[in-house]
Amino acid sequence: MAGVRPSRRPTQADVARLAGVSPGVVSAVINGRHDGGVIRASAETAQRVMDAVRKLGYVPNVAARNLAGGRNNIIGVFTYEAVFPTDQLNFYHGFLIGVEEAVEELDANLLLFTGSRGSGRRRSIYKNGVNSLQVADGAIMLGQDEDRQELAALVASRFPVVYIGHRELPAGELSYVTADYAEATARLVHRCAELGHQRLVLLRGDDDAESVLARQSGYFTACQENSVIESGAVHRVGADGPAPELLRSLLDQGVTCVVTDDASHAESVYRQAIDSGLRVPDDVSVVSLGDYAGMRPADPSITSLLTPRREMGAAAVRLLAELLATPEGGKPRQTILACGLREGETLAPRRS
Amino acid sequence: MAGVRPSRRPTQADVARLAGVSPGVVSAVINGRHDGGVIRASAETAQRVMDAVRKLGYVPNVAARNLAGGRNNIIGVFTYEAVFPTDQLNFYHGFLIGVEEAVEELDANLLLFTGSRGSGRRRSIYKNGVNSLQVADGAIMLGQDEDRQELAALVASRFPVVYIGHRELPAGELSYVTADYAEATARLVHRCAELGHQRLVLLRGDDDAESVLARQSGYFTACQENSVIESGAVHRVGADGPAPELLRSLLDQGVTCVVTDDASHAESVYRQAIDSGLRVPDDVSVVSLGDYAGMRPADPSITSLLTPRREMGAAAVRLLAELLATPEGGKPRQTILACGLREGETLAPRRS
DNA sequence: CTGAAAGCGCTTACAG
DNA sequence: CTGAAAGCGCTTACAG
Repeated sequence: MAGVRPSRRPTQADVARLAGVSPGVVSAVINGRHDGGVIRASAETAQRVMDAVRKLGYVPNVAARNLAGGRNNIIGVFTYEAVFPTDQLNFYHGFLIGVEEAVEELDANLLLFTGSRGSGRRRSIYKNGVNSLQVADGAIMLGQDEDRQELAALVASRFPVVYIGHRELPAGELSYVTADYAEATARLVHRCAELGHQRLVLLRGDDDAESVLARQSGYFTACQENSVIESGAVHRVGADGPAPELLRSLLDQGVTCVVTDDASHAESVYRQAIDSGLRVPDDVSVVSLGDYAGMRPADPSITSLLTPRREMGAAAVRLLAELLATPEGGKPRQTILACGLREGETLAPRRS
Repeated sequence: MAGVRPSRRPTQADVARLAGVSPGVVSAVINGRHDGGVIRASAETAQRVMDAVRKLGYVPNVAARNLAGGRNNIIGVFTYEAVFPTDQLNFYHGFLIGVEEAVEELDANLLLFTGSRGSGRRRSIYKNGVNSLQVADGAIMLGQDEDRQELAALVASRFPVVYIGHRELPAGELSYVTADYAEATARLVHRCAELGHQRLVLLRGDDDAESVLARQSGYFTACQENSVIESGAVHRVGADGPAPELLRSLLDQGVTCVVTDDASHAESVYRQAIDSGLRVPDDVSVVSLGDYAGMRPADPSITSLLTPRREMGAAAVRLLAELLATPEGGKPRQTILACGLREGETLAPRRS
């Protein structure tokens, strides 16, 4: 028989029919928009509608709702690698905790772009030249080894994106969330000075990432400002890490506190010290400006910056929500959070 | 000016216009349905369409596609709690590694239903009466404390779902993936017998979950089959865990090997043994049928079943993919994987 | 305060 | 092989 589809789900139209009102009224009542602002239905009408909803077991269709509303309620998260295989050692994990939290707060869903792998192992935003992120309303991006070309194209397309981490693009501005690494670095350097360290050296890698530059600038500023500090040098470290005899030569130059940009470099230096029969921090202090999530408890707890990962993740989502709430996406924005210090066991007063 | 909306997302209509074809053709080409079965467009036409797609940066609208009955290549994952805050101790983690892997294999995206929290702390499928899962093509569900009412409603709605873990519903059949706990339990019991243990006891909680029953049945079967075993009793343990003097009383009854259903109970028993001045496994063996991801390395490594979490996660996704490939979703299916044993340090030959 | 209608962007029969 | 049209189930102006 035509028109008979026994087991289909009830729709708003069915509810409307049963309640004896028009579909628009049902929509208003269901969404609680029948009393405020644009007043709609009387209390009794609303009651009748709700009764019909219950009687029919009506459940709104999310797809239809999204389509009509122009929103999918989906926040995308793009990472360059898989997110789950990852334990605490993982770079992404801390950020994602905050992201999930904040997305949950927004009552939205989280889309992980697992399907964005082109030919290679690595994921990429543009698949066949098409921005695959667009299935979401907007996206959070994270990853250390990003493709700036892709990022620039993304920004040009006006798709709402927030990067976790400071990223400057040659053309076009990107919204991002970062921590104030320069300030925290300066704070740590002043602390070193207070403990009597007069000769510091900063060991930094070859990478010129924004966060590296920020820390370096904080280091320079603090070294210049602080009258205790006689010398605040910078030493570049290659991809292989600190050379075997580096520490010894630094000590010969009177350095009493080694500052590294990278946590693993701090560990190397620490090991060099131990291997040379030196004690850390009694004989030499070692601090790190980079903190990585994966510092195993067994390691010496290195005094370092403490990146507020969870907060950054949550802030990124909130920033994205603001962008989405602004018609036309508005101008790119940035959020800068305070960066903490981790009280470790590798910084002590200079041996007199 | 009317009709001028500069930065809106391109639609299929835009693509059609640029390619000089009708919208239906665009749909067919995009979904790869233009050559098989109901033949649609010539190769050149298809090419023209794809060029237009690329040129415009067209990406299908999830909601519209969903509403019209299409597929979005989105696999949902529903968990009852947040997935990220979780380290390896987490129940979900191992499964999710496999899920992500398999979804990536399918070139699909992964949607985490973070937006499904009703009033309480706990997430629910039908939030405020809305089935939020719908935005995905189908969903994987995991969680130990599920709401069977919701599950039944979900199954009744014919939404494609695969549960990770065996779940029987009073009405309607559910697709799920599980491990063969009964078989692995029997294997472990036989091993105990080989080592000379004649009197075993199974400590089980008050929970009657399917997996608990499966293990218990494997235990009974093996105890009966194996002629070495004189007695294979079962002892129920309350929510507080094994009573303080339980172990001693069991030993008095001649038990030489304690089998627990729950890994934490195994730990309790282990501790009771140590506290009583007994050695494990020299004086008494302790094995567990439940394995939890979070066994810390410092703990005694308890001999136990080893749930193939990663494999189960991946198998669930593959099963879901099969369901999605079958018209009308087909009948519910189940996958049962082999369950492993973890070689721990708490099982040894019976002291003679 | 309420109803009828258009439109969101797709897919899928159905004619040509 | 291709095009025009209906329909998926909502929301939201717009008339009454």
